[in-house]
Amino acid sequence: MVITSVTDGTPNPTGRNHCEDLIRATDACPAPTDRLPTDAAQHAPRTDPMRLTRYFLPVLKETPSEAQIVSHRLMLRAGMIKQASAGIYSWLPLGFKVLKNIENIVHEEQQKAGHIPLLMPTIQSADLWRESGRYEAYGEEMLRITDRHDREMLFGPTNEELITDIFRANVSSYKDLPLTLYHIQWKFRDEVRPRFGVMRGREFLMKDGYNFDLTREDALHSYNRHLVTYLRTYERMGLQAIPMRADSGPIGGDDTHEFLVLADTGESEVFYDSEITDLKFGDRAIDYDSHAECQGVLEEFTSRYARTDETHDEALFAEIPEERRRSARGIEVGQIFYFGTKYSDAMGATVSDSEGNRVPVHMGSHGIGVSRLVGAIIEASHDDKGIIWPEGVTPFHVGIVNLKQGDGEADAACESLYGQLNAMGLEPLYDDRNERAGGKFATMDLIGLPWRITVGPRGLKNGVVELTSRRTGVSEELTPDAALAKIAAIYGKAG
RNA sequence: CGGGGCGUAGCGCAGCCUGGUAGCGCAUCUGUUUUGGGAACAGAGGGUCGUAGGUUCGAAUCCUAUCGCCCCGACCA
Repeated sequence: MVITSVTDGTPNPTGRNHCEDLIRATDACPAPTDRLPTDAAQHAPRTDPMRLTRYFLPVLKETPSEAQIVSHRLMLRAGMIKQASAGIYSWLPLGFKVLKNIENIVHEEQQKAGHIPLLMPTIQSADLWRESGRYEAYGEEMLRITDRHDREMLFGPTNEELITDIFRANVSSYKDLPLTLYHIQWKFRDEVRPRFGVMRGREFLMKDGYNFDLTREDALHSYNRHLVTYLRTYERMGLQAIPMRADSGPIGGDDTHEFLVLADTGESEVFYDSEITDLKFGDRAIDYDSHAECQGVLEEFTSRYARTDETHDEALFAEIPEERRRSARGIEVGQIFYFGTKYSDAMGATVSDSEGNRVPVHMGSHGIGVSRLVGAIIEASHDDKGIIWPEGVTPFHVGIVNLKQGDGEADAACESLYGQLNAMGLEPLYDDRNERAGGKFATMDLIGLPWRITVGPRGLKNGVVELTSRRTGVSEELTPDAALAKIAAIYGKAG
Protein backbone atom coordinates (compact mmCIF):
# COMPACT_ATOMS: atom_id res chain seq x y z
CA MET A 1 0.00 0.00 0.00
CA VAL A 2 1.34 3.36 -0.96
CA ILE A 3 -0.62 6.40 0.01
CA THR A 4 -0.46 8.65 -2.98
CA SER A 5 -3.82 9.68 -4.22
CA VAL A 6 -7.42 9.75 -3.25
CA THR A 7 -9.89 7.82 -5.33
CA ASP A 8 -12.56 9.94 -6.87
CA GLY A 9 -15.38 7.53 -6.20
CA THR A 10 -16.26 7.17 -9.85
CA PRO A 11 -19.55 5.33 -10.07
CA ASN A 12 -19.55 1.71 -11.08
CA PRO A 13 -19.50 1.62 -14.88
CA THR A 14 -22.07 -1.15 -14.95
CA GLY A 15 -24.46 1.34 -13.51
CA ARG A 16 -24.60 3.88 -16.31
CA ASN A 17 -28.01 5.36 -16.26
CA HIS A 18 -30.06 8.46 -16.11
CA CYS A 19 -29.42 9.17 -12.47
CA GLU A 20 -25.66 9.02 -12.55
CA ASP A 21 -25.17 12.72 -12.99
CA LEU A 22 -27.29 13.33 -9.96
CA ILE A 23 -25.23 10.90 -7.94
CA ARG A 24 -21.99 12.48 -9.06
CA ALA A 25 -23.24 15.92 -8.28
CA THR A 26 -24.05 15.04 -4.70
CA ASP A 27 -20.88 13.15 -3.91
CA ALA A 28 -18.53 16.02 -3.31
CA CYS A 29 -15.63 13.72 -4.09
CA PRO A 30 -12.19 15.28 -3.95
CA ALA A 31 -10.14 15.41 -7.11
CA PRO A 32 -7.09 13.17 -7.21
CA THR A 33 -4.11 14.86 -5.61
CA ASP A 34 -0.41 14.23 -6.03
CA ARG A 35 1.71 13.85 -2.97
CA LEU A 36 4.86 12.26 -4.26
CA PRO A 37 7.99 13.97 -5.48
CA THR A 38 8.53 13.85 -9.21
CA ASP A 39 11.22 11.18 -9.20
CA ALA A 40 8.80 8.33 -9.68
CA ALA A 41 9.37 7.62 -13.35
CA GLN A 42 9.42 3.89 -12.70
CA HIS A 43 6.05 4.04 -10.98
CA ALA A 44 2.63 3.77 -12.48
CA PRO A 45 0.88 7.00 -13.40
CA ARG A 46 -0.36 8.69 -10.28
CA THR A 47 -3.71 9.40 -11.84
CA ASP A 48 -4.31 5.68 -12.18
CA PRO A 49 -5.26 4.50 -8.73
CA MET A 50 -6.72 1.08 -9.52
CA ARG A 51 -3.44 -0.66 -8.90
CA LEU A 52 -2.41 -1.55 -5.40
CA THR A 53 0.84 0.40 -5.36
CA ARG A 54 -1.32 3.48 -5.94
CA TYR A 55 -4.53 2.67 -4.16
CA PHE A 56 -5.33 3.30 -0.51
CA LEU A 57 -6.15 -0.09 0.94
CA PRO A 58 -5.02 -0.42 4.57
CA VAL A 59 -5.72 -4.11 5.16
CA LEU A 60 -5.04 -5.67 8.53
CA LYS A 61 -3.70 -9.11 9.25
CA GLU A 62 -4.97 -9.03 12.77
CA THR A 63 -8.50 -8.35 13.85
CA PRO A 64 -9.06 -5.22 15.90
CA SER A 65 -10.40 -6.26 19.28
CA GLU A 66 -13.62 -4.24 19.20
CA ALA A 67 -15.21 -6.22 16.39
CA GLN A 68 -17.58 -8.97 17.42
CA ILE A 69 -19.40 -10.05 14.30
CA VAL A 70 -17.94 -11.23 11.05
CA SER A 71 -19.01 -8.32 8.85
CA HIS A 72 -17.52 -5.80 11.26
CA ARG A 73 -14.28 -7.74 11.51
CA LEU A 74 -13.99 -8.13 7.76
CA MET A 75 -14.83 -4.51 7.04
CA LEU A 76 -12.06 -3.41 9.39
CA ARG A 77 -9.58 -5.97 8.10
CA ALA A 78 -10.33 -5.21 4.44
CA GLY A 79 -9.72 -1.51 5.04
CA MET A 80 -13.31 -0.50 4.26
CA ILE A 81 -14.09 1.56 7.35
CA LYS A 82 -12.46 3.19 10.32
CA GLN A 83 -14.37 3.95 13.47
CA ALA A 84 -14.46 7.65 14.27
CA SER A 85 -16.40 7.29 17.51
CA ALA A 86 -19.01 4.93 18.90
CA GLY A 87 -21.36 3.98 16.06
CA ILE A 88 -19.80 6.49 13.64
CA TYR A 89 -17.48 5.45 10.84
CA SER A 90 -15.30 6.88 8.13
CA TRP A 91 -15.72 5.05 4.85
CA LEU A 92 -12.32 4.28 3.39
CA PRO A 93 -12.00 3.98 -0.40
CA LEU A 94 -12.93 0.31 -0.72
CA GLY A 95 -15.92 0.62 1.59
CA PHE A 96 -16.96 3.85 -0.06
CA LYS A 97 -17.05 2.16 -3.47
CA VAL A 98 -19.34 -0.57 -2.20
CA LEU A 99 -21.55 1.96 -0.47
CA LYS A 100 -21.84 3.94 -3.71
CA ASN A 101 -22.58 0.81 -5.72
CA ILE A 102 -25.43 -0.05 -3.40
CA GLU A 103 -26.65 3.52 -3.55
CA ASN A 104 -26.56 3.42 -7.36
CA ILE A 105 -28.67 0.28 -7.48
CA VAL A 106 -31.21 1.85 -5.15
CA HIS A 107 -31.33 4.99 -7.30
CA GLU A 108 -31.77 3.02 -10.49
CA GLU A 109 -34.56 0.83 -9.20
CA GLN A 110 -36.42 3.75 -7.66
CA GLN A 111 -36.25 5.75 -10.83
CA LYS A 112 -37.42 2.83 -12.95
CA ALA A 113 -40.62 3.03 -10.93
CA GLY A 114 -40.97 6.75 -11.55
CA HIS A 115 -39.87 7.85 -8.10
CA ILE A 116 -38.15 11.22 -8.08
CA PRO A 117 -34.89 11.88 -6.25
CA LEU A 118 -34.22 15.01 -4.20
CA LEU A 119 -32.05 15.80 -1.19
CA MET A 120 -33.21 17.06 2.19
CA PRO A 121 -30.87 18.31 4.91
CA THR A 122 -29.46 16.34 7.81
CA ILE A 123 -30.15 19.14 10.30
CA GLN A 124 -33.80 19.96 10.84
CA SER A 125 -35.78 22.45 12.86
CA ALA A 126 -37.46 21.24 16.04
CA ASP A 127 -40.53 23.33 15.23
CA LEU A 128 -41.46 21.09 12.35
CA TRP A 129 -41.32 18.08 14.63
CA ARG A 130 -43.52 19.81 17.18
CA GLU A 131 -46.19 20.11 14.48
CA SER A 132 -46.36 16.37 14.00
CA GLY A 133 -46.08 15.76 17.73
CA ARG A 134 -42.98 13.66 17.33
CA TYR A 135 -40.49 16.06 18.93
CA GLU A 136 -41.50 14.83 22.34
CA ALA A 137 -42.48 11.34 21.22
CA TYR A 138 -39.13 10.42 19.72
CA GLY A 139 -37.24 10.51 23.00
CA GLU A 140 -33.54 10.12 23.68
CA GLU A 141 -32.79 8.55 20.32
CA MET A 142 -33.06 11.94 18.70
CA LEU A 143 -29.88 13.98 18.71
CA ARG A 144 -30.94 17.48 19.72
CA ILE A 145 -28.75 20.45 18.89
CA THR A 146 -28.91 24.09 19.81
CA ASP A 147 -27.48 26.64 17.40
CA ARG A 148 -25.81 29.94 18.33
CA HIS A 149 -29.15 31.73 18.44
CA ASP A 150 -30.48 29.15 20.89
CA ARG A 151 -32.74 27.73 18.22
CA GLU A 152 -33.61 24.12 18.77
CA MET A 153 -32.44 21.89 15.96
CA LEU A 154 -32.00 18.18 15.53
CA PHE A 155 -30.01 15.76 13.41
CA GLY A 156 -32.78 14.02 11.50
CA PRO A 157 -33.54 10.39 12.29
CA THR A 158 -36.06 10.39 9.42
CA ASN A 159 -37.78 12.86 7.15
CA GLU A 160 -41.58 12.60 7.17
CA GLU A 161 -41.96 16.13 8.56
CA LEU A 162 -39.61 17.75 6.06
CA ILE A 163 -41.09 16.04 3.05
CA THR A 164 -44.61 16.86 4.16
CA ASP A 165 -43.59 20.48 4.58
CA ILE A 166 -42.16 20.53 1.06
CA PHE A 167 -45.27 18.91 -0.28
CA ARG A 168 -47.81 21.19 1.40
CA ALA A 169 -45.95 24.31 0.31
CA ASN A 170 -45.90 23.31 -3.34
CA VAL A 171 -48.69 20.91 -4.18
CA SER A 172 -52.33 21.81 -3.92
CA SER A 173 -54.13 19.95 -6.70
CA TYR A 174 -55.09 16.36 -7.20
CA LYS A 175 -53.76 16.82 -10.74
CA ASP A 176 -50.21 16.78 -9.33
CA LEU A 177 -50.78 13.34 -7.81
CA PRO A 178 -49.60 10.67 -7.58
CA LEU A 179 -46.16 11.77 -6.49
CA THR A 180 -43.31 9.82 -4.94
CA LEU A 181 -40.20 11.65 -3.77
CA TYR A 182 -37.21 10.04 -2.19
CA HIS A 183 -33.70 10.76 -1.08
CA ILE A 184 -30.60 8.97 0.12
CA GLN A 185 -29.20 10.84 3.05
CA TRP A 186 -27.31 10.37 6.30
CA LYS A 187 -29.45 9.96 9.38
CA PHE A 188 -28.63 9.90 13.05
CA ARG A 189 -30.23 7.92 15.81
CA ASP A 190 -28.51 8.19 19.15
CA GLU A 191 -28.65 4.52 20.02
CA VAL A 192 -27.92 3.76 23.65
CA ARG A 193 -25.58 1.07 22.58
CA PRO A 194 -24.33 1.05 19.02
CA ARG A 195 -22.73 -2.22 17.95
CA PHE A 196 -21.96 -4.54 15.08
CA GLY A 197 -20.11 -1.90 13.06
CA VAL A 198 -22.21 -0.33 10.31
CA MET A 199 -25.02 -2.78 10.99
CA ARG A 200 -26.13 -0.75 13.93
CA GLY A 201 -24.30 2.51 13.89
CA ARG A 202 -25.65 5.79 15.12
CA GLU A 203 -24.97 7.58 11.86
CA PHE A 204 -26.25 5.65 8.88
CA LEU A 205 -27.07 6.17 5.22
CA MET A 206 -30.65 5.48 4.31
CA LYS A 207 -32.90 5.76 1.35
CA ASP A 208 -36.27 7.05 2.39
CA GLY A 209 -39.13 7.60 0.00
CA TYR A 210 -42.53 9.15 0.48
CA ASN A 211 -45.61 8.68 -1.66
CA PHE A 212 -48.47 11.15 -1.90
CA ASP A 213 -51.74 9.87 -3.30
CA LEU A 214 -55.31 11.11 -3.52
CA THR A 215 -56.97 7.97 -2.28
CA ARG A 216 -56.28 5.04 -0.06
CA GLU A 217 -56.46 2.77 -3.07
CA ASP A 218 -53.82 4.77 -4.93
CA ALA A 219 -51.61 4.86 -1.86
CA LEU A 220 -51.85 1.11 -1.50
CA HIS A 221 -50.74 0.80 -5.10
CA SER A 222 -47.75 2.96 -4.20
CA TYR A 223 -47.09 0.61 -1.33
CA ASN A 224 -47.21 -2.39 -3.65
CA ARG A 225 -45.03 -0.64 -6.19
CA HIS A 226 -42.41 -0.03 -3.53
CA LEU A 227 -42.50 -3.66 -2.55
CA VAL A 228 -41.70 -4.60 -6.14
CA THR A 229 -38.85 -2.11 -6.38
CA TYR A 230 -37.40 -3.48 -3.14
CA LEU A 231 -37.53 -7.07 -4.32
CA ARG A 232 -35.65 -6.06 -7.46
CA THR A 233 -33.17 -3.91 -5.53
CA TYR A 234 -32.15 -6.64 -3.09
CA GLU A 235 -31.91 -9.29 -5.78
CA ARG A 236 -29.53 -7.12 -7.76
CA MET A 237 -27.32 -7.00 -4.68
CA GLY A 238 -27.20 -10.76 -4.54
CA LEU A 239 -29.48 -10.93 -1.53
CA GLN A 240 -32.65 -12.72 -0.73
CA ALA A 241 -34.67 -10.32 1.38
CA ILE A 242 -37.99 -11.69 2.53
CA PRO A 243 -40.89 -9.30 3.10
CA MET A 244 -42.42 -10.00 6.49
CA ARG A 245 -45.46 -8.54 8.17
CA ALA A 246 -44.10 -6.12 10.73
CA ASP A 247 -44.88 -3.66 13.46
CA SER A 248 -45.15 -0.01 12.51
CA GLY A 249 -43.26 1.41 15.52
CA PRO A 250 -42.88 5.18 15.87
CA ILE A 251 -43.65 5.85 12.19
CA GLY A 252 -47.20 4.71 12.75
CA GLY A 253 -49.63 3.27 10.24
CA ASP A 254 -51.68 0.29 9.21
CA ASP A 255 -49.80 -1.71 6.63
CA THR A 256 -46.14 -2.41 6.91
CA HIS A 257 -43.66 -5.03 5.79
CA GLU A 258 -40.05 -5.40 6.78
CA PHE A 259 -37.50 -6.96 4.45
CA LEU A 260 -35.21 -9.39 6.17
CA VAL A 261 -32.05 -11.09 5.03
CA LEU A 262 -31.55 -14.44 6.70
CA ALA A 263 -28.29 -14.54 8.66
CA ASP A 264 -27.29 -16.12 11.95
CA THR A 265 -26.23 -12.77 13.36
CA GLY A 266 -29.56 -11.09 12.64
CA GLU A 267 -31.13 -9.00 15.37
CA SER A 268 -34.64 -10.33 14.78
CA GLU A 269 -36.07 -13.76 15.26
CA VAL A 270 -38.16 -14.69 12.23
CA PHE A 271 -40.69 -17.39 11.43
CA TYR A 272 -41.58 -18.40 7.90
CA ASP A 273 -42.88 -20.98 5.50
CA SER A 274 -39.90 -22.54 3.72
CA GLU A 275 -41.67 -22.18 0.37
CA ILE A 276 -41.00 -18.46 0.51
CA THR A 277 -37.27 -18.90 0.00
CA ASP A 278 -37.94 -20.47 -3.40
CA LEU A 279 -39.52 -17.27 -4.68
CA LYS A 280 -37.44 -15.17 -7.06
CA PHE A 281 -38.47 -11.98 -8.76
CA GLY A 282 -35.86 -12.51 -11.47
CA ASP A 283 -35.76 -10.30 -14.52
CA ARG A 284 -39.46 -10.40 -15.28
CA ALA A 285 -40.92 -7.29 -16.88
CA ILE A 286 -43.31 -5.28 -14.79
CA ASP A 287 -45.58 -2.37 -15.54
CA TYR A 288 -45.32 -0.17 -12.50
CA ASP A 289 -48.47 1.69 -13.49
CA SER A 290 -50.52 -1.47 -13.41
CA HIS A 291 -52.30 -1.83 -10.09
CA ALA A 292 -53.09 -5.44 -10.89
CA GLU A 293 -49.52 -6.43 -11.68
CA CYS A 294 -48.07 -4.84 -8.56
CA GLN A 295 -50.85 -6.27 -6.45
CA GLY A 296 -50.10 -9.67 -7.96
CA VAL A 297 -46.46 -9.46 -6.95
CA LEU A 298 -47.42 -8.40 -3.43
CA GLU A 299 -49.73 -11.39 -3.13
CA GLU A 300 -47.16 -13.77 -4.54
CA PHE A 301 -44.48 -12.66 -2.09
CA THR A 302 -46.56 -12.07 1.02
CA SER A 303 -49.26 -14.71 0.98
CA ARG A 304 -47.09 -17.31 2.72
CA TYR A 305 -46.42 -17.02 6.41
CA ALA A 306 -43.41 -14.84 7.19
CA ARG A 307 -43.28 -12.76 10.35
CA THR A 308 -40.82 -11.33 12.82
CA ASP A 309 -41.15 -12.08 16.51
CA GLU A 310 -43.03 -8.79 16.92
CA THR A 311 -45.99 -10.01 14.92
CA HIS A 312 -45.54 -13.75 15.16
CA ASP A 313 -48.77 -15.70 15.62
CA GLU A 314 -48.29 -19.26 16.85
CA ALA A 315 -51.76 -20.35 15.81
CA LEU A 316 -51.32 -19.23 12.21
CA PHE A 317 -47.79 -20.59 12.11
CA ALA A 318 -49.10 -23.99 13.23
CA GLU A 319 -51.30 -24.16 10.14
CA ILE A 320 -48.23 -24.59 7.94
CA PRO A 321 -47.20 -28.19 7.36
CA GLU A 322 -44.60 -28.95 9.98
CA GLU A 323 -41.80 -29.75 7.54
CA ARG A 324 -42.09 -26.27 6.04
CA ARG A 325 -41.98 -24.32 9.31
CA ARG A 326 -38.76 -22.45 9.82
CA SER A 327 -37.45 -20.17 12.51
CA ALA A 328 -34.21 -18.28 12.00
CA ARG A 329 -32.48 -14.97 12.54
CA GLY A 330 -32.79 -12.08 10.15
CA ILE A 331 -31.23 -8.70 9.45
CA GLU A 332 -33.70 -5.98 8.64
CA VAL A 333 -32.61 -4.13 5.51
CA GLY A 334 -35.75 -2.19 4.65
CA GLN A 335 -39.31 -1.42 5.58
CA ILE A 336 -42.36 -0.08 3.78
CA PHE A 337 -45.28 1.68 5.44
CA TYR A 338 -48.71 2.87 4.47
CA PHE A 339 -49.87 5.30 7.12
CA GLY A 340 -52.77 7.08 5.45
CA THR A 341 -53.33 10.66 6.57
CA LYS A 342 -51.39 10.61 9.84
CA TYR A 343 -48.93 13.31 8.80
CA SER A 344 -51.07 15.08 6.24
CA ASP A 345 -53.79 15.62 8.86
CA ALA A 346 -51.35 16.82 11.50
CA MET A 347 -49.46 19.10 9.16
CA GLY A 348 -52.15 20.22 6.78
CA ALA A 349 -50.96 18.51 3.60
CA THR A 350 -54.11 18.72 1.54
CA VAL A 351 -55.05 18.99 -2.12
CA SER A 352 -58.19 20.01 -3.93
CA ASP A 353 -59.97 17.05 -5.42
CA SER A 354 -61.92 17.17 -8.68
CA GLU A 355 -64.95 18.57 -6.89
CA GLY A 356 -63.03 21.35 -5.20
CA ASN A 357 -62.89 19.84 -1.71
CA ARG A 358 -59.69 20.11 0.31
CA VAL A 359 -58.71 16.58 1.26
CA PRO A 360 -55.67 15.28 3.13
CA VAL A 361 -53.35 13.18 1.00
CA HIS A 362 -52.70 9.53 1.67
CA MET A 363 -49.06 8.82 2.36
CA GLY A 364 -46.59 6.09 2.94
CA SER A 365 -42.89 5.97 3.62
CA HIS A 366 -40.36 3.43 2.51
CA GLY A 367 -36.83 2.93 3.74
CA ILE A 368 -33.75 1.00 2.76
CA GLY A 369 -30.74 0.86 5.07
CA VAL A 370 -28.02 1.59 2.54
CA SER A 371 -25.00 1.59 4.88
CA ARG A 372 -26.42 -1.31 6.86
CA LEU A 373 -26.67 -3.32 3.64
CA VAL A 374 -22.89 -3.31 3.29
CA GLY A 375 -22.68 -5.27 6.53
CA ALA A 376 -25.71 -7.40 5.72
CA ILE A 377 -24.28 -8.48 2.37
CA ILE A 378 -21.04 -9.54 4.06
CA GLU A 379 -22.95 -11.44 6.74
CA ALA A 380 -24.73 -13.32 3.96
CA SER A 381 -21.67 -13.77 1.75
CA HIS A 382 -18.26 -14.58 3.23
CA ASP A 383 -16.03 -17.50 4.17
CA ASP A 384 -13.14 -17.94 6.56
CA LYS A 385 -10.74 -16.19 4.17
CA GLY A 386 -12.78 -13.04 3.78
CA ILE A 387 -15.58 -11.34 1.94
CA ILE A 388 -17.23 -12.72 -1.21
CA TRP A 389 -18.83 -9.83 -3.07
CA PRO A 390 -21.83 -10.44 -5.29
CA GLU A 391 -21.06 -9.12 -8.79
CA GLY A 392 -23.71 -6.44 -8.44
CA VAL A 393 -21.97 -4.55 -5.64
CA THR A 394 -18.32 -5.54 -5.86
CA PRO A 395 -15.90 -2.63 -5.45
CA PHE A 396 -13.80 -3.90 -8.37
CA HIS A 397 -14.98 -6.29 -11.04
CA VAL A 398 -11.84 -8.39 -11.19
CA GLY A 399 -8.47 -8.59 -9.47
CA ILE A 400 -5.28 -9.05 -11.44
CA VAL A 401 -2.51 -10.80 -9.56
CA ASN A 402 0.97 -10.53 -11.02
CA LEU A 403 2.90 -13.42 -9.52
CA LYS A 404 6.30 -12.12 -10.54
CA GLN A 405 6.46 -8.37 -10.49
CA GLY A 406 9.44 -7.21 -12.51
CA ASP A 407 9.32 -10.11 -14.93
CA GLY A 408 9.02 -8.50 -18.33
CA GLU A 409 6.47 -10.89 -19.75
CA ALA A 410 4.33 -11.06 -16.63
CA ASP A 411 4.34 -7.27 -16.29
CA ALA A 412 3.42 -6.81 -19.94
CA ALA A 413 0.62 -9.37 -19.78
CA CYS A 414 -0.84 -7.73 -16.69
CA GLU A 415 -0.64 -4.25 -18.16
CA SER A 416 -2.38 -5.51 -21.26
CA LEU A 417 -5.20 -7.13 -19.30
CA TYR A 418 -5.52 -4.07 -17.12
CA GLY A 419 -5.75 -1.76 -20.12
CA GLN A 420 -8.26 -3.91 -21.94
CA LEU A 421 -10.51 -4.31 -18.92
CA ASN A 422 -10.53 -0.56 -18.44
CA ALA A 423 -11.29 -0.09 -22.12
CA MET A 424 -14.33 -2.36 -21.71
CA GLY A 425 -15.64 -0.08 -19.01
CA LEU A 426 -14.82 -2.49 -16.21
CA GLU A 427 -12.83 -1.70 -13.10
CA PRO A 428 -9.96 -4.09 -12.43
CA LEU A 429 -7.79 -3.89 -9.33
CA TYR A 430 -4.22 -4.73 -10.30
CA ASP A 431 -1.99 -6.06 -7.54
CA ASP A 432 1.32 -4.76 -8.83
CA ARG A 433 3.09 -4.83 -5.48
CA ASN A 434 6.39 -6.61 -5.15
CA GLU A 435 4.82 -9.18 -2.83
CA ARG A 436 4.96 -12.91 -2.78
CA ALA A 437 2.11 -14.87 -4.28
CA GLY A 438 0.69 -15.90 -0.91
CA GLY A 439 0.37 -12.34 0.29
CA LYS A 440 -1.35 -11.25 -2.90
CA PHE A 441 -3.81 -14.14 -2.82
CA ALA A 442 -4.58 -13.52 0.83
CA THR A 443 -5.34 -9.86 0.14
CA MET A 444 -7.56 -10.68 -2.83
CA ASP A 445 -9.44 -13.31 -0.83
CA LEU A 446 -9.91 -10.90 2.06
CA ILE A 447 -11.31 -8.04 0.00
CA GLY A 448 -13.55 -10.46 -1.83
CA LEU A 449 -13.43 -9.55 -5.52
CA PRO A 450 -15.58 -12.18 -7.24
CA TRP A 451 -13.04 -12.91 -9.99
CA ARG A 452 -9.27 -13.07 -10.04
CA ILE A 453 -6.92 -13.33 -12.98
CA THR A 454 -3.58 -14.78 -11.97
CA VAL A 455 -0.65 -14.10 -14.25
CA GLY A 456 2.74 -15.76 -13.88
CA PRO A 457 5.72 -16.77 -16.01
CA ARG A 458 4.87 -20.45 -15.69
CA GLY A 459 1.45 -20.07 -17.26
CA LEU A 460 2.58 -17.50 -19.80
CA LYS A 461 5.05 -20.04 -21.23
CA ASN A 462 1.99 -21.99 -22.28
CA GLY A 463 0.12 -18.87 -23.28
CA VAL A 464 -2.39 -19.02 -20.42
CA VAL A 465 -3.49 -17.14 -17.35
CA GLU A 466 -5.69 -18.44 -14.56
CA LEU A 467 -9.24 -17.24 -13.95
CA THR A 468 -10.54 -18.02 -10.47
CA SER A 469 -13.97 -17.64 -8.94
CA ARG A 470 -13.81 -16.34 -5.40
CA ARG A 471 -17.11 -18.00 -4.54
CA THR A 472 -16.35 -21.52 -5.76
CA GLY A 473 -12.57 -21.40 -5.69
CA VAL A 474 -12.61 -23.07 -9.10
CA SER A 475 -9.78 -22.03 -11.44
CA GLU A 476 -9.45 -22.49 -15.16
CA GLU A 477 -6.53 -21.87 -17.43
CA LEU A 478 -7.41 -19.69 -20.37
CA THR A 479 -5.66 -17.53 -22.88
CA PRO A 480 -5.71 -13.88 -21.81
CA ASP A 481 -8.24 -13.15 -24.55
CA ALA A 482 -10.52 -15.96 -23.45
CA ALA A 483 -10.29 -14.78 -19.84
CA LEU A 484 -11.25 -11.27 -20.92
CA ALA A 485 -14.15 -12.59 -22.96
CA LYS A 486 -15.44 -14.54 -19.99
CA ILE A 487 -15.19 -11.56 -17.66
CA ALA A 488 -16.92 -9.42 -20.26
CA ALA A 489 -19.73 -11.94 -20.54
CA ILE A 490 -20.16 -12.16 -16.77
CA TYR A 491 -20.60 -8.41 -16.50
CA GLY A 492 -22.58 -8.06 -19.71
CA LYS A 493 -19.92 -6.08 -21.56
CA ALA A 494 -18.96 -6.38 -25.18
CA GLY A 495 -15.54 -8.01 -25.33
C1' C B 1 -29.73 3.55 31.91
C1' G B 2 -28.16 -1.01 35.27
C1' G B 3 -23.95 -4.70 35.47
C1' G B 4 -18.87 -5.94 33.85
C1' G B 5 -14.19 -5.02 31.27
C1' C B 6 -10.38 -2.28 28.77
C1' G B 7 -7.31 2.40 27.47
C1' U B 8 0.84 1.18 26.90
C1' A B 9 3.98 2.45 18.93
C1' G B 10 -0.46 1.99 12.99
C1' C B 11 -2.69 -3.20 14.72
C1' G B 12 -2.57 -7.28 18.50
C1' C B 13 -0.60 -7.59 23.34
C1' A B 14 2.96 -8.10 27.88
C1' G B 15 4.63 -5.06 31.93
C1' C B 16 0.82 -2.93 36.89
C1' C B 17 -0.35 -7.32 41.96
C1' U B 18 5.18 -6.26 44.77
C1' G B 19 6.81 1.87 42.29
C1' G B 20 13.25 2.39 40.11
C1' U B 21 16.30 2.83 32.14
C1' A B 22 8.96 1.21 28.40
C1' G B 23 9.01 -4.13 25.99
C1' C B 24 7.29 -8.30 22.41
C1' G B 25 4.85 -9.92 17.71
C1' C B 26 2.85 -7.99 13.22
C1' A B 27 3.13 -3.63 10.19
C1' U B 28 6.62 0.49 8.38
C1' C B 29 11.72 2.19 6.36
C1' U B 30 16.99 0.67 4.30
C1' G B 31 20.02 -3.26 2.24
C1' U B 32 20.87 -8.31 0.48
C1' U B 33 18.89 -12.89 -0.94
C1' U B 34 14.07 -14.54 -2.29
C1' U B 35 9.25 -15.05 -5.20
C1' G B 36 2.73 -20.19 -7.77
C1' G B 37 -0.94 -19.51 -0.98
C1' G B 38 0.67 -14.21 4.33
C1' A B 39 9.61 -15.44 2.98
C1' A B 40 14.83 -15.14 5.44
C1' C B 41 18.82 -12.38 7.34
C1' A B 42 21.01 -7.68 8.88
C1' G B 43 19.99 -2.83 10.35
C1' A B 44 16.61 1.54 11.44
C1' G B 45 12.56 4.67 12.88
C1' G B 46 8.17 5.15 15.85
C1' G B 47 5.09 5.62 22.43
C1' U B 48 4.95 12.77 27.31
C1' C B 49 1.79 4.52 28.96
C1' G B 50 -6.27 8.27 27.53
C1' U B 51 -6.47 13.03 30.48
C1' A B 52 -6.10 15.84 35.08
C1' G B 53 -4.95 16.00 40.04
C1' G B 54 -2.74 13.49 44.38
C1' U B 55 0.87 10.20 47.29
C1' U B 56 6.29 9.48 46.78
C1' C B 57 13.17 11.03 46.38
C1' G B 58 10.91 8.56 42.09
C1' A B 59 4.41 6.67 39.10
C1' A B 60 2.64 2.95 33.05
C1' U B 61 2.49 0.70 38.07
C1' C B 62 -0.61 3.19 44.15
C1' C B 63 -5.06 6.80 45.19
C1' U B 64 -9.03 10.23 43.34
C1' A B 65 -11.64 12.35 39.48
C1' U B 66 -12.73 12.56 34.50
C1' C B 67 -13.02 11.22 29.23
C1' G B 68 -13.16 7.38 25.63
C1' C B 69 -14.04 2.45 23.86
C1' C B 70 -15.93 -2.65 24.28
C1' C B 71 -19.15 -6.63 26.27
C1' C B 72 -24.04 -8.47 28.81
C1' G B 73 -29.02 -6.64 29.74
C1' A B 74 -33.10 -3.17 28.53
C1' C B 75 -33.97 -0.50 23.60
C1' C B 76 -33.63 -0.26 18.41
C1' A B 77 -33.14 -0.34 11.44
